[in-house]
Amino acid sequence: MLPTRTATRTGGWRTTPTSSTWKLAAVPRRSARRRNGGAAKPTARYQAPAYAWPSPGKRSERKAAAKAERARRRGSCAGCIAGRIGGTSVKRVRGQRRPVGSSRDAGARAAPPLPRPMFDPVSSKPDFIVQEHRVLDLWRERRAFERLRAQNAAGPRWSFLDGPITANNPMGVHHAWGRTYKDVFQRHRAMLGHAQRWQNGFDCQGLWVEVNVERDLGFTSKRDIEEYGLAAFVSLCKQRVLTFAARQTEQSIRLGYWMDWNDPEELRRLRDLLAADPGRVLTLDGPKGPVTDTVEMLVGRLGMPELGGSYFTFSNENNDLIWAFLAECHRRGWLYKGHDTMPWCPRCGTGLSQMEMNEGYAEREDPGLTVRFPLVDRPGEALLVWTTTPWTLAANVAAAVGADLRYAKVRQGHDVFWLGRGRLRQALVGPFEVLEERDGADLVGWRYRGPFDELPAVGEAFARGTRDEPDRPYEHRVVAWDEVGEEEGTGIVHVAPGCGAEDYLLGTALGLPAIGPIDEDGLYGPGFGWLTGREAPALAESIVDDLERRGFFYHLEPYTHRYPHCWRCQTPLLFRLVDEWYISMGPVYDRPREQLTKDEVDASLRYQIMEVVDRIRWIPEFGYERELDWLLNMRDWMISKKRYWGLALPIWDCPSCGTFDVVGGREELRARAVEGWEALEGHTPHRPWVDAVKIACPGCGEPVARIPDVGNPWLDAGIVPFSTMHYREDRATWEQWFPADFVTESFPGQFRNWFYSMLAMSTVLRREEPFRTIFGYATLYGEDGRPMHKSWGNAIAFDEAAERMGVDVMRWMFASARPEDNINFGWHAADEARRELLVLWNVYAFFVTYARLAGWTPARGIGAEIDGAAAWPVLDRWILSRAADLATRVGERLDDFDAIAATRAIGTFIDDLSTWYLRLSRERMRRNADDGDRSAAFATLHAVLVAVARVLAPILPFLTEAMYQNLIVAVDPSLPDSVHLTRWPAADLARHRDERLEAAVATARRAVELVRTLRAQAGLRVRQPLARLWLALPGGDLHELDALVGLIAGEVNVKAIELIGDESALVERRVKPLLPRIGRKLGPAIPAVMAAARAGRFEIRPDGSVELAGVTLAPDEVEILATPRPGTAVAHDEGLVVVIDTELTDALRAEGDARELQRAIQDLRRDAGLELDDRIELAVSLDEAEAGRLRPFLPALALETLADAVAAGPIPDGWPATAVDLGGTRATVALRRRPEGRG
RNA sequence: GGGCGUUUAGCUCAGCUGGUUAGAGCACUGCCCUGAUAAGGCAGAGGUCUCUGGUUCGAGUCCAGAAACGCCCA
Repeated sequence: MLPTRTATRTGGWRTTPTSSTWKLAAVPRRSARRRNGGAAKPTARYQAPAYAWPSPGKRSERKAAAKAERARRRGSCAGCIAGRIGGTSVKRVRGQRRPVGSSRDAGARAAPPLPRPMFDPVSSKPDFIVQEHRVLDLWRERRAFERLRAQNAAGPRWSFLDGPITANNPMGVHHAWGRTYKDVFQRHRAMLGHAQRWQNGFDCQGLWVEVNVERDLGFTSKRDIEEYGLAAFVSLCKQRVLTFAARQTEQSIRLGYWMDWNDPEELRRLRDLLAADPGRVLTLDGPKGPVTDTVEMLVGRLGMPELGGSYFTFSNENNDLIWAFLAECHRRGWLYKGHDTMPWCPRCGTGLSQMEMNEGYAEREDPGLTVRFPLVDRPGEALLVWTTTPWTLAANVAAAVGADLRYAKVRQGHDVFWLGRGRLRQALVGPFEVLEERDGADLVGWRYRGPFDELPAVGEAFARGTRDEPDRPYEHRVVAWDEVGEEEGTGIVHVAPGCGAEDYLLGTALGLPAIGPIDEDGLYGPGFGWLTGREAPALAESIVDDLERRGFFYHLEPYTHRYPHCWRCQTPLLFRLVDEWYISMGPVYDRPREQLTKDEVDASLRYQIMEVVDRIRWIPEFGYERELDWLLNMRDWMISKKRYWGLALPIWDCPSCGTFDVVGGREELRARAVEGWEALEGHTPHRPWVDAVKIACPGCGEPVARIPDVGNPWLDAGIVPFSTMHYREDRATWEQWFPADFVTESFPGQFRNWFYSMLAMSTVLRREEPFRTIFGYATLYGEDGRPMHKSWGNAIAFDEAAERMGVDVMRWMFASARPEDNINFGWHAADEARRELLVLWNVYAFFVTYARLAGWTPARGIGAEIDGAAAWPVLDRWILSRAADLATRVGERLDDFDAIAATRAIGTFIDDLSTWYLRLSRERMRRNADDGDRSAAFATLHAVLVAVARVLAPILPFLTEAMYQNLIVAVDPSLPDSVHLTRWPAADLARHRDERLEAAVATARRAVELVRTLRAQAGLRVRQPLARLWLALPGGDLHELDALVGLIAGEVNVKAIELIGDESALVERRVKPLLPRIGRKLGPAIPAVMAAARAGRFEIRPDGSVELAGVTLAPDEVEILATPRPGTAVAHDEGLVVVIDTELTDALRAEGDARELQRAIQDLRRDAGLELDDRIELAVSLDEAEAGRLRPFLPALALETLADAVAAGPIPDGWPATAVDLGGTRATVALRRRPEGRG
């Protein structure tokens, strides 16, 4: 196996500090924590990292200065770096850590060295990007992926099959979307213990690569390639593939995509060796031992079991299996040679794909030529026909009319013409007289004389007759075509099936002969008289002259239109009739599928594929319909391409007797070769080597050469369910992994490409589904909703996105996008996603900050720490229950390939955690808290954060790894040292689930919201305590009532809560009929019932049933709710009613004012740059009366603000001070940090 | 022209098998909370749920038709 290694960083947007200081919590790591700043500082563009983990964030100068000041005082790690900012290199080992929450005095009492390891500090302003690079380093150092793979090797198999990415350019952000899904679902499966193949794929062969190599060489035509030499050209194609495979590998690794990657350096080395000496013999280390072969053949064996790593569709095995597939098609009689017209560039000498043609439309002026076609059976009369391509007239076969259009016979002088009635004024020159009108249908079948009937090529083509009448020579005639319109020309269309795509379809439909006048270079072929050997498009003028001389000319005027041009050389394209090779899809029957007989299905590949499609789960579901629709409508599969780099089609076509044969593999070819085998020996099965091999024609025995065509690249991708699972060389392995459980790609395009080719090939070879579930997603656009274009300024390169927004942020955006909708991708969307993740990070940062201050670490490992949670406060049990629910739900959603629902559940959970659990639990984790209670809070939050990290790990592998390293690895070396080596946490957490509690907390939260609303309306801020709150509960009760009422009281700052029943004077009873229950039963009576309920016209019976509007509803068909009595200042929602006592006593006011002071002091502390546990001296200046009122609260105030001394009176000079408005009077507070060593 | 999808607040999108008062995030305005602090909360404003018709006691939701946009096919 090629040694797997992560990429070095790429991209030049910012220089990431290589940070030799930075070390993750390496397992024996006691001292790593105490960095003393001996290491090199990052570049000056970076703000000093405040902490080792996570990364540095930007902060204001004021804060940096404050931090530097503190650091100087304490010689902390942060100080070392900050000290350097100040120009001084401070190297001081940080002093003994003080137990937090204790003052220095307390610390002096007992400051034993703490035996346990401690969490690393965490910045609340992380630099996710630097952090991601560090995690990449960590994974590489610890061989995390290899260990995961080994850990699961014996697990149940889960087979993911990667759709090959074209290795022709750097990866784009749109690829990152799909790769995020691939990685998320694979990682989730890994956490369930599944063994997987972990094989990425590269699509290597085809025109995409050729075109770029041509461009690099400055080539403009196929002739250039042939002069350059096919062998050298093909080698360059392989080299380009290796270049970009290496590049995309690096980018994928950067994305966090875990696969069995090749070492990118190794791929580049192979590329260079291939360029230098493909025949050199080399030995590579494979997973099962060394592999020795020539460089060329080693490249051809990439991805095979002996070498491992990504699969490459140019591999020998891939090509060989396609040969076997094509031979099987031939054995069943489905492979045939047909014709097609294709867009052709005469200058480049090459055909273009539809896509390429679409790229090259441009305005162009052509001759708009009107010609007359004399009617054979109506002497003196002629059709008028219009064309912009005079050179195609030599290939004219028919004239088409619209059957439903009206046509007119007109006289001009001695001439009589037929043309569309709607085109008379535009098409005719000079005065005319209408003689007669007819429907187009009447003209059909009329014979006419063509303009070049005397040419031998035309005669020969016509002599062979039509499909329906092969024995009678064909004559030009009028046909009906519903494509004919009256927008331009004469309403009669010149039809040349050998010169146009639509014409060809019409000609095929009608069985008309086709004349292909031009060769590869755009020159007329033999049999075209004076035209032969001349360049077709340049002949317009001569042809017009010729037609004029022979009486076919009517009128000429320039015509400007949009016409396809070659995107390489801007030459106008021609349409050329060419031989192509096809796989027959079989007949389309004119009946529904369920009515078909077995024989009919057996005779039609398309219906067999449909049966396979039936057995596949399509996500989204409409994919199923689309694929069936495509299969029903698709024409035969054209598999040939007139190019150089790609699958060599294994077709040997005998020019002497017309027999062709298909060779099913390299070994068969070796056996059948009659000459030229030595040219292929030692080479991959590509041109030009394979072209030399001849076999004996099975028809006449003559030596026959291979057709020069290469294969459609979708053959290459379609065979991978077989080639990459070792269908031929190791059938037992194949049976273990086939069919794939899961494939995913972008939907647009793939129904007719990869999905289709896999389905077709698997149906032919096995008549089995190649994959069980297929997950499709839409298209990625720029932020403005338009396709990304560099010139539009909305394009974002992958590397730029990775290094500026971070890949976790990107992955979060992709995972939370609706797969069936297009994504508008951009910086603003990234900011939003980042903010969402920042909330989680802030919770984590809060936890670490306070756990460090408290000296708390999980003493008993991860699960055991919360064993006793059943006895803990209600909030702890609630968030643990929510976490248990989260793990289960996210697991279910990921299992169902529903990443978006998983992200929604996670988003809701983060919100619950941050705005409810943490908000209400903060006090418990601060100083002065009861030890047991505080430990419960820390243990809970720790367990929940670890659970979230594990649940989020498949989606955000970096951020969760950072959290896990600190939360677990830093403090417990006995546990897995990567979050990605842990198992899915649902089972661990299940016992903490308590649904009743969750419902009760939801009610309590709603109550708090209602109180906040009331306070806002009454102008009473939350800092002002209130005496009382009246509360009516739905159903009159609440699970865990006492605890939750206590929480509500604390959260909304009221002294007492009184529960009221629905008999209270503050509320009245309402009835809410439960519509889903009574709807069906009552039907038309409902409006009256609802009106009565709304108006309060009802009677509640003793048994709980309710009568209203003449109807009796059972107790379980209604809810009885309390609602406010009109006129009361209350808030309510679904039976929950809150009323606040707005009356303030002096004592309440004083307490509120004291809290106002406290607030001001805390702000001062922060502005002064004090640490959380710095003690202060405090001065308060306020008038006598106020002082008296507030005095009782001052001790508590001092406690909260860590003030050792409170001085009333004037403010000392030089202390930071602030004024506080206390409802009329003003107070001033000032403080200074208490000098060390005193007190 | 045919098939499929989408259409809900200024923007991006939720809205389960129909249930009467349509939600979230962002942006905007005001307020609040706060040693999570470039974070957080509450409130306000903002909607003919693209349109038309139908089924139903009741339709954003089901049915039919239309329009616009997107993808695919022709």
